Amino acid sequence: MTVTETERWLELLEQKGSRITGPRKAIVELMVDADHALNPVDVFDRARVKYPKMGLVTVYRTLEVLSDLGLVERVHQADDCHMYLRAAQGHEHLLICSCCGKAAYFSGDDLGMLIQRISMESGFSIQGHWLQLQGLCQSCQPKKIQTQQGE
Amino acid sequence: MTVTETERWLELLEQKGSRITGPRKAIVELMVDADHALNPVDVFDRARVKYPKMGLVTVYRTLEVLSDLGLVERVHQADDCHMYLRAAQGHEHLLICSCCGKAAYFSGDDLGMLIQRISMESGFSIQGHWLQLQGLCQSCQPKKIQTQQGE
DNA sequence: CTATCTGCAAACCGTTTGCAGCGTT
DNA sequence: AACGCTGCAAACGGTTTGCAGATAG
Repeated sequence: MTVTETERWLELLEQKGSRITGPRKAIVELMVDADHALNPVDVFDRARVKYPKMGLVTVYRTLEVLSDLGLVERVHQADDCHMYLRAAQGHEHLLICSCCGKAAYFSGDDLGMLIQRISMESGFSIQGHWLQLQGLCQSCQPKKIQTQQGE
Repeated sequence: MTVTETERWLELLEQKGSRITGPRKAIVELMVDADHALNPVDVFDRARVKYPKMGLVTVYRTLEVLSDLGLVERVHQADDCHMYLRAAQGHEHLLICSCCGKAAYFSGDDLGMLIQRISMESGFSIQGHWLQLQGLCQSCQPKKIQTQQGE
């Protein structure tokens, strides 16, 4: 599954006329599998394990390419909006741990009626919506109970 | 209503032990009334009309104070997460124009069931949710139809 | 009168750009 | 062989900090 998904990303990259290089392969492999939102430096550190010559600039440039292809997207949190994650597919929404950034997508919201109502009341033409749940993942719950929600 | 709300903000500021100064009054007055998300420079430019000696640094510091008091909050958009707006009250959610930043709060979502389900399925303890609709406000719709969604 | 706030200038730091050399195709 | 990609170093720009003087209470 993961191997196939990596392949798919690399093929898309190729189709778009980009070259498949060592640094890009390393970044794609890690982003395909990431279950936490990662900032550019996180990506840099992880990618360097596989590809020691990696430069931070290449991380920025590769994330931009992947983002243009819709494979990766920026994750927004109250304090940090510079993290990246595999993009949502279709109607998925994000559930993210406010402590460690662990993330999972879910689906099943039904906002159709709400959106229609707000559209009528406001006169806006609605293009999209963002729904995101934030909480504490199972491994962060004990930590946070001990420390009363902060360090 | 607006005058009263301005008073309320200033009183809260005072209660917290802060001083009411010219620059702060100017910023509070403008943020209470703002119907568009504003970045620090926008705030600076608008506040300078009322208070010409205003410095940008004071804008940053005042927005932080207001944000700590929960009176103002950061607005997140795909491209720009550094805009501020009067904070949501209670269960309000944001509707924002992706073209001009015009913003309005609405209420009426019922996410309780969804949140409960996701909570069970994921094991996360859910602390909060973000729901935001993005679209084109009435005055931006004509512009964007002409230009096919962008320049 | 004192503590806080202000504006200026400088420091900071994450991100972007310019460029010469390298690697993919 | 040609063109895109890479890493380095330098530039950039928004935000934060240090500080001396101004000002609210």
